[in-house]
Amino acid sequence: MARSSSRAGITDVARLAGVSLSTVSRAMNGNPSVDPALVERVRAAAVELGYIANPVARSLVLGRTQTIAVVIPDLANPTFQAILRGLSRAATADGYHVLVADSTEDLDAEHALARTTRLRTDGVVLCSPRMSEDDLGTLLPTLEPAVVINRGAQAASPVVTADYRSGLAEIIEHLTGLGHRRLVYLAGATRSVTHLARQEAIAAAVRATDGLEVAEVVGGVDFDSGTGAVDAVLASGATAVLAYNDLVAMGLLSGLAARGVRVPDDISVAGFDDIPFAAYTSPPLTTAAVPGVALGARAWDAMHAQLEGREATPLLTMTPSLVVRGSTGAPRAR
Amino acid sequence: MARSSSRAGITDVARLAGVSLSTVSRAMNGNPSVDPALVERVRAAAVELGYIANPVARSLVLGRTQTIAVVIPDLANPTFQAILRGLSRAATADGYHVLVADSTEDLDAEHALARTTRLRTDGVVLCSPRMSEDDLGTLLPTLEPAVVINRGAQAASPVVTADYRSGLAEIIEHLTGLGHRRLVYLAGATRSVTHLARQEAIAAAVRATDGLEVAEVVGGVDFDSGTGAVDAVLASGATAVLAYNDLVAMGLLSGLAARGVRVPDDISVAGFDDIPFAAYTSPPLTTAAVPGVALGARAWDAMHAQLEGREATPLLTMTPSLVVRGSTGAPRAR
DNA sequence: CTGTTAGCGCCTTCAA
DNA sequence: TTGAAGGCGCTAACAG
Repeated sequence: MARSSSRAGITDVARLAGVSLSTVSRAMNGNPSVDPALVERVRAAAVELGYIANPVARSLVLGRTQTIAVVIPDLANPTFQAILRGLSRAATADGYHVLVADSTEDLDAEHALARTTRLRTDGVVLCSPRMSEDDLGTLLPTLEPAVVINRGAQAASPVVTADYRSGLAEIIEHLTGLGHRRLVYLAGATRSVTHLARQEAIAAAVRATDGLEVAEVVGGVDFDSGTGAVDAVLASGATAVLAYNDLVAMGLLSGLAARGVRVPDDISVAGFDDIPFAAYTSPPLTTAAVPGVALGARAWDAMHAQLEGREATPLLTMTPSLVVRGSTGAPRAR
Repeated sequence: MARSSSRAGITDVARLAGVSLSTVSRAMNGNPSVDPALVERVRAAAVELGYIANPVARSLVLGRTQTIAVVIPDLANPTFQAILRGLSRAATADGYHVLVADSTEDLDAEHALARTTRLRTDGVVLCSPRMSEDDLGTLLPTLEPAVVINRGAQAASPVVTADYRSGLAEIIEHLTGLGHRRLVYLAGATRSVTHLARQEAIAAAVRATDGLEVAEVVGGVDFDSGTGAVDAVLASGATAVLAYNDLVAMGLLSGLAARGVRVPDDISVAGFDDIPFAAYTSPPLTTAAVPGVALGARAWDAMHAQLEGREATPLLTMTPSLVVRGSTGAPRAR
């Protein structure tokens, strides 16, 4: 009885077109083994009734939902926003839907969301997962197909990652090229994989560059951490700072300005990520641009390949590009 | 045969527990009419097999997916990101999932995405829909339950909106209080509903404030539009600028700095939205803070109410709050 | 080429 | 309180 007010079903179309359900199904799905005349009749009936096959019913019988899940540690993080955007647009272009899950940096939630969302999707993309290497290792096989962004190759699933090592290497090279020899690295998430990559870059640079010294100061990952690091940075006697990310760099810039320290005249500051506003700080921030949108798009490629039974590139590394702006310059002659 | 490697189904649990499918279903769903001893046996079997009811199958039979869709014009827009975040977190807290769809400012895509995503979700939230009032009017009934963010009351569905009118009114009041009498409004999306709201605020202020003049310059909605408006702003002879949004204000700030015009000494600049970086420009931006996260959370409330058959507030208006920072000050004595 | 018949995995009357 | 049976809406063998 609610029938009339409810959406038309395949049965209604079949009745109106005077054919069986199967024929409607076949016609709607472009099965070539249907008489063109019937196809036309079915199409007409479908249009008349505004019929669209129920995706949920199709999902059940076909075993696929045309939807993937993306688990993100923090929707407020500009880098993740860019990844989500690239991923979402690429998936949409291929006719897929995207379920987002914000784990709000909660390890347990991250694990739970990955498993839960997987049940109603065809695969899950873990964006910079925070869980331990062990957890990740045991979780991934249960998620298949899965794609991991920004975590070391797990072998289990394709990985798409930004090369933080080379990104920082480029920044350091830029600074040493300007004549800097005493740097300070404002470390953020020291448990993160990217932290290790940066330490490697630093170690390599120190080995390769005569007279180069890089001190390490542990701070946080946000604006306030940058502001709070001003004293430590100044005390270090460094002529240039490698901030953990752009947010930290911006906080530092702000704190330095408040102290009357001039950038880059008195000290150079480099960020990391190239978030949308890095170009608009004063001075504009020199940084390594992490291609978030591209990372997301490539992650989709890896997922899409798996969904279609093709082979996905096991490890795709994207290199951040150095963006030199006004916050870095030659050290002051002393 | 693939049975062993596949996820356990309700049948497996029933067999292991030595009961019927119905009992498993009832036990798993907390139906009180099941013998506690059996419940225990079923639970144990479920745990042993790692059984979790297939959400897709449940969706089909129950007619609900525990998922809602959010259609957003542009995932790169900080305000929408905040709304998505608030919405996502609120929905997750209530056990719902969120499907995001980025219409990339494409009117047709917006319409299509709303309809398509609705088919696999229990409702859709339209975030600042760009489509015409007419289209929106005919679309909404087909989407029910739906919630609209930042568009005039459509009566058809609950609306959650920020009061741009009062937001701008507060900014103007702040400026006139400082002594400004010649303002210029950098209009952005002139077809938008918020543009009209702002014009109302301006008209009301002009009526109420002796000697107040507000010129209007049409520009765009992004950073570059702000930079490009420098000449027009300067030519207007205004002592203060009402930028369409923070991005425009930041671009303007940047352009003015390049010209050697000092803010707020030579001219005051106010933005709108209070995006995350508004506090970090130089000088920090005075703006009206649009509560994006709260808007998203309230939109979820409205959706949740409808999903549970409760009555949702038909129109919820949130008032932006004035945030006075360094970019506004008294006009220069002349 | 088309219709009939089984399910996909689960929930829910209906009897017992 | 429990089990058997039907069906959510659709697709995919299997006959014809």
